[in-house]
Amino acid sequence: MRHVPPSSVRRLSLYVRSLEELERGGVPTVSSRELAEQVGTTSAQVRKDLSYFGSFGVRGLGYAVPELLKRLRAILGLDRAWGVAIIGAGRIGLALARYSNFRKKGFHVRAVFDKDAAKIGQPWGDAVICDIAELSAVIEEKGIDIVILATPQDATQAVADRVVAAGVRAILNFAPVQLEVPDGVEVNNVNMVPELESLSFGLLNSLRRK
Amino acid sequence: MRHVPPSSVRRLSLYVRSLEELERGGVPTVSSRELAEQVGTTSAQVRKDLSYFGSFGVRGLGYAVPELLKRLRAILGLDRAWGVAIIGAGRIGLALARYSNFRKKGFHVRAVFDKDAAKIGQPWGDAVICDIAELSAVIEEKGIDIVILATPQDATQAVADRVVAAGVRAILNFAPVQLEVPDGVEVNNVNMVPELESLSFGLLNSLRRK
DNA sequence: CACCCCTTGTGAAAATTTTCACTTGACGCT
DNA sequence: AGCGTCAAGTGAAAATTTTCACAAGGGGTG
Repeated sequence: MRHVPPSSVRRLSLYVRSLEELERGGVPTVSSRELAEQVGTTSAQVRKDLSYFGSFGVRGLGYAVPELLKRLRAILGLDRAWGVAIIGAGRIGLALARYSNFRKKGFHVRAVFDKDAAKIGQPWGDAVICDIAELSAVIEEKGIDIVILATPQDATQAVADRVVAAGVRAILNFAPVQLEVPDGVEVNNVNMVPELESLSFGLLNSLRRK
Repeated sequence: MRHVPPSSVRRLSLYVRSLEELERGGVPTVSSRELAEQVGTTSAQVRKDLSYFGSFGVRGLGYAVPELLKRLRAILGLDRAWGVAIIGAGRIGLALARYSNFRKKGFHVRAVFDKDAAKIGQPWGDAVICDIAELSAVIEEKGIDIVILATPQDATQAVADRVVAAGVRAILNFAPVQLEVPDGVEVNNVNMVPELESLSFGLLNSLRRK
């Protein structure tokens, strides 16, 4: 497998989403064109993305939906369960803890951490809100592979350091900070503010053009 | 102003965030190298991003923090107030409605919509949860520029259609669907699942390499 | 004022990602 | 079986984005 552009990997997720819908609808096969339409890209892009991982289709016919879905799930690691911990039991953290799409894809939220004594011990879904002091013990014990950071801005780097020290190598960061992590640890950021600001930038410019 | 890469625009947001911090700390000037460090990019990238909009720096010295901040805010449209509505008063919608970083940047959440009768009429921050039936009237009345969609997956396209019909031309979409909108309407997606899945992809591959 | 140290701004080069266009092969129909 | 249609797979080309590297200046110092 040669080098795969990160944007391709993200699109694979979108293909999975579409294929799940098609499978529910009992659609047996799908063409790159149809799939492209669903996720808002081009058929060439779909074929190229898939080609990084092999050939899954049948010429003249398209892709068998259940088959392709199975393959993509395996590629993305969705055919296994991942242990997830959420740090920060504020509004965003708790909303994420309950976000059902995660569990459906095999991401099991096994722990929610906070440092607020009032919250600690409260049950939350399957888990209980844990004291962040017990971070590394719980990470070990529950088999946490991925940590979601939903902490206040200024606490985030320190928490990330502890998470990394506990051996976690994948972080999904919702806090508006650029994390500093050692090599071998992957951080993906979910930045709401830049997305919003790029919209206001666009609005401003379309006004200006008139 | 020639064509600006979308990724540059998003980085401008990050620069603003860093500059705000520097300004709070009373730092008078900053070099492209320092700014780059803070947001996790390179000095050349910073200078190139800024160069799309003019020259704001002083050779040999760097950028005056308050000055650059002012300029970037103007570019991104952060020196004015934008009317924002959130549709969907579920956990994510409500978490966003309270997310203070939006307001700080001039994004004023003036309305929250839901279709659940039990929620309608409840006060939420400055606003009240409105019936989604009144969508277009409220959008008009409150001067809504940007709509944030935090609706259930299968309702989202229909809601988006109504939002567009009401004249809104900027949408921030949290629902896991690819929206179909006419030209002239900008949609930015916040996709948590693909970000998470790209982490599991990465973990899987680093395991495989060992 | 001349010199030196810095750092910007920017064309050009490199790298990356997307699109094109064509070859290959499968299926179904006559 | 032969033929026409359709769509995957894929090198090559195009477009986009990032990086490089250097000329152009500002500011402080002696």
